[in-house]
Amino acid sequence: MSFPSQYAAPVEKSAPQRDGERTRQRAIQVAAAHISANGFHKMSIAAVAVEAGVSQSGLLHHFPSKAALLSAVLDEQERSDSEFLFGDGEPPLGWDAFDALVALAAHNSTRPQWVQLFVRISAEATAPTHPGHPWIRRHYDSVRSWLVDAVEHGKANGSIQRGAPTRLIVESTAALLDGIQQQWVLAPETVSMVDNVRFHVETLKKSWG
Amino acid sequence: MSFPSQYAAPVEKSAPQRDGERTRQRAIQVAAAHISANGFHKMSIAAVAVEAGVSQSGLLHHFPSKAALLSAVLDEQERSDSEFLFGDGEPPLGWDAFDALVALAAHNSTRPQWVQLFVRISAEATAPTHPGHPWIRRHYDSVRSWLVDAVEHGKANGSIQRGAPTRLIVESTAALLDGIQQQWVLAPETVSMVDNVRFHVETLKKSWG
DNA sequence: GTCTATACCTCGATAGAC
DNA sequence: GTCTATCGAGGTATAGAC
Repeated sequence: MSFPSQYAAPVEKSAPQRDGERTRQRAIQVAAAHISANGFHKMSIAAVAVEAGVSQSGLLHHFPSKAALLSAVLDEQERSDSEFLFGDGEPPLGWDAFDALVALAAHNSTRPQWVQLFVRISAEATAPTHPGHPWIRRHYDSVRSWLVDAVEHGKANGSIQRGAPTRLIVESTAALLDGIQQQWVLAPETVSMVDNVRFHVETLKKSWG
Repeated sequence: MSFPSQYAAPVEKSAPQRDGERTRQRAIQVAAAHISANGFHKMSIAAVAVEAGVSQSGLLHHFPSKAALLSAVLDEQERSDSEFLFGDGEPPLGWDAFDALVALAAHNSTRPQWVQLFVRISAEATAPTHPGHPWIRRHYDSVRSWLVDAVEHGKANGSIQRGAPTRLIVESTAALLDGIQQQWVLAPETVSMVDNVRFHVETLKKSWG
């Protein structure tokens, strides 16, 4: 699940468009599609260049290396999800945070490519030498921070029991999100992301709410 | 999580060792290590051959293609996990099945390479063109069948409430297992697989037991 | 900012001797 | 069953003209 925030490193709004900005944006979209399909390792910048309508060198003018292209794709992903979850406001806290995850699951059900991209990268990038490794670490730290804050906040205002195990609630929720996405990518017709996330969240509420 | 059974296609015991059986086994181990580290796409049969102490052609004598080598690795993985979970007996049913998953998590905590291998493959192989795709589909079907049977059995003998949502219990459990493995691969010191799996299972028992 | 041309590498697989 | 030699394809990145 991809849902960072101000808890992560800030993402600057992309600069105003010059001439090649169109090409740049197209390349990012094409690259995202390729990574979604087969992962970063199998994506070739030659193929991306063709589909984006530029030569390979033209592409490498905008992104000096394959890794740089990946970074651009990941930043785009981060920006998009953060926008959906938080808009321009504050991140939801308490159980509202968990309800927001249910909403995100519903949103993601409408864009399989996004989910696939995240599934691919989050597995590949656990390797320390992977160019996306720093990104994925930041991502998990960000999610964890947000959810820990959410639970602490709920405990403070009484909506969550004081004795609730914060760490386990946070970790198991993140795990469920990632795992259900993987199953969904494999069999979108047989698995419902929303039902499973809601089931998990409702179970937590019943136990600790 | 890798834990198939007689629910999956049967795995024949490997044939008695000829001359090259040693080489074959060594190659499987080396290949497993490479896939664990960087995934199937980045594994090169040349590198595997060197580490296994044979030439590339020597390796390709035992495994006619890279995909065949992958199959051998996956069968080995399947055999190992199935043995741990079920031994030579019947698969556990009812809540016992879920307790067995907690035990498996504990076992897996002692062999990071196994877990990494599964994390890598289960993400890569969701792509329909991946050589491991048929395997991963069988794997999930197998797990699902087993756990569905386990819940139905529990309902029949009264240990699980009749109204419990079988599908959601099964899917969310599988999702949690996969997701927590991914987090653990990324940060083994900060995340406990056992604690999270146990937490999930205990929560299920409290809600539907 | 975009192109052509190319250097240089790694890879999977095959041919054929021993 | 293992080797050497090699083919052909595809990959990233650079050089330099326009």
